[in-house]
Amino acid sequence: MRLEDEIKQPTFQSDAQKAYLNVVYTAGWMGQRQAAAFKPYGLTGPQFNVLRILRGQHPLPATVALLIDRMLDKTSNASRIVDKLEEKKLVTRTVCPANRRAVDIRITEAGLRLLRQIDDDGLADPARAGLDNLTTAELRQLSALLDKIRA
Amino acid sequence: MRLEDEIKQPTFQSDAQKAYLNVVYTAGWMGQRQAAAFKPYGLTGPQFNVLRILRGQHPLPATVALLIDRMLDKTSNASRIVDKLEEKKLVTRTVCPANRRAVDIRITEAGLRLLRQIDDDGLADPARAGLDNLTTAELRQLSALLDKIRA
DNA sequence: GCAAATATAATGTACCTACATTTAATGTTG
DNA sequence: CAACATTAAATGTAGGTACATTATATTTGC
Repeated sequence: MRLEDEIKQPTFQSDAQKAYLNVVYTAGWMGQRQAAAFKPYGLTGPQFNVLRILRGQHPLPATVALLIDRMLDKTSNASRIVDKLEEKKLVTRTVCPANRRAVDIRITEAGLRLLRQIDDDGLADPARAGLDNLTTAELRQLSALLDKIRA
Repeated sequence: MRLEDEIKQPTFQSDAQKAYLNVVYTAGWMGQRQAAAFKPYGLTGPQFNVLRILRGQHPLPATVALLIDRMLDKTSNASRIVDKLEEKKLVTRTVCPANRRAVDIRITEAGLRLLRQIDDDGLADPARAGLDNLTTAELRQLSALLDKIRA
């Protein structure tokens, strides 16, 4: 739907203002759809993302620092997200023997199974978040424009 | 910067996956810049947005329902955002005489002054969030692509 | 007119972000 | 080697999001 209608604002101060609101609004819109998809599995979006990073490392461990490095939200609190995953037995935490300041975080078998099921059910698919409405050319154009914003 | 470098992921499963992460990441990136701009004024992003809606209504009051209707984040808790603004004397809350279930929320003189100063200082300008890196044509293209995602 | 349904906002809870501070281990340097 | 600095993670606190529940006021239907 057009942004104008979604937030009931008939006009915008500028194209920049409209594009800004549109990026923020669309990110929220997609995030909500993804969150709803993960909810039946008892996972939040950030928890799913961390779990996926850990699977990418598996069978090697990751540290909190590595998670932060790869997370979308660099300022989020990786420690506490790992707390929740540990409570659910989806990851383990052990002091790193080589550097006792660091913590080795590993995905468990249960964690791998859960991710496999989410994959099988197609719930992590970005199509779920509306991206299937764009052609490949449009998707690339969108990414290029967004990269340019942060240039 | 390219998304690949920002989140240290050399490749993506698909263009859709990349575009999805890019929208979410860029929204966070812009939001953080806006938050930093408002911070010296003691406002958060959502507080600023609510205040701006109230200025748009001024001198008429708004209800909580109206705020939700116009907010980017429909599920956010408008009541509690108004709480914070009320503590800072930037808005007032009075029971609506015509419908005692509703609450009339109005921006105060102090609130109007604060917004005027933020405007004067150019801090609400989306250029601050990197949108000045795009041409007018690109801004419109971006908005059109985002609208299409939510079609 | 009164009971039930609905509307409107506030409150409770779990999780998240943002950012400052703390704790502990390791490095560095005089 | 001892004092200091740095690194890695955890913790504290304020504010926000998502969603369920509650408290009142109003509307509706019998």
